[in-house]
Amino acid sequence: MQLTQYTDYSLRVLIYLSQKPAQTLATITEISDFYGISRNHLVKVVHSLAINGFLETTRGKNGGIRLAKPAAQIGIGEVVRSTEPNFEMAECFNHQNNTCIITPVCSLKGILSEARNSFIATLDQYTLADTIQKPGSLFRSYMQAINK
Amino acid sequence: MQLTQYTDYSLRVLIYLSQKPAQTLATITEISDFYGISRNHLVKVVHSLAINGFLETTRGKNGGIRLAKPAAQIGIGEVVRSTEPNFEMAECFNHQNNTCIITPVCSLKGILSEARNSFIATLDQYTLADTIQKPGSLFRSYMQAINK
DNA sequence: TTAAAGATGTATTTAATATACATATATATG
DNA sequence: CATATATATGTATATTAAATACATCTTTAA
Repeated sequence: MQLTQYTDYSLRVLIYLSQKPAQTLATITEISDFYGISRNHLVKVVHSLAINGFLETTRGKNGGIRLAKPAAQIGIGEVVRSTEPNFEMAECFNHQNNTCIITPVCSLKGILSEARNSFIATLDQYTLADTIQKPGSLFRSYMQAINK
Repeated sequence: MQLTQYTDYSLRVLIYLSQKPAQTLATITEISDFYGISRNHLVKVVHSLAINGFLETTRGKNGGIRLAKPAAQIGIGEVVRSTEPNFEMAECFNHQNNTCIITPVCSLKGILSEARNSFIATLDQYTLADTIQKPGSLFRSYMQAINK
């Protein structure tokens, strides 16, 4: 049971942006260089984050991206729900493909649903503002160096 | 975020066995026919369930498998923990492969861990005995037909 | 001795995900 | 208006984990 790298990268982008001085733009290249990950992959991650309203993008020269709202208003659960392609824990969650013959009398789906819901409910208790420790940190140092 | 079919099949085997009259043996072929799934795959599922102490196997003619303990003593959480190959929610859960530069100052791992733990804690509230509704059910009918 | 059961190791297939590549579109600036 | 620099978009390819198939071994009751 894992999240996709797509979700991981989505969160990393948001965390990165949350540490930039307010209103300043970052670029995808800057972020992919910072983390040492595929720029091409990040392009799609950023695009979907924008579509889902988590960040604003500006094309063209001097363009870039920034958070669409304060970090404290971006819930981790929201983000994960929008980036994970599939929360169907077992075959029986998918009406169309399900072949399990006991589905009508089996409570497993309900149990797994409840577990999945408590997973997401836990994430809903946190926002982007909870992800980075306060000043003096390594991250701040990196960011300061980069923002020069 | 999904469980593997391996885990799904493991649970199906246990559920099937929980509905057999006490002490009687089922065979892998019987179970794979019942669900209409790969016998080869089930062989490995059954083997690992046996290694993990959930069922007893008997080789040779008239052999087969049965639960190693009462259904009410087999926790769903236990089973899932033993069958899922990987509970590392993101790259930063794996010390060896992790390349995420912000790990030392990032709380995401803690948040995702907490969510994962509440997922498993929910499963720990249920046992195999909670998975099938009581008599009169479709499953009982199937099983009765098969046990003739 | 044979048939029927699980045990084990290896190879192959499949599907989802990740990555790369090519090109389009937008925009600031000289 | 031309150019440089940014995101947008679609398609193709590569990679990986998981699922499945195949072959053979071991055990045991009759």
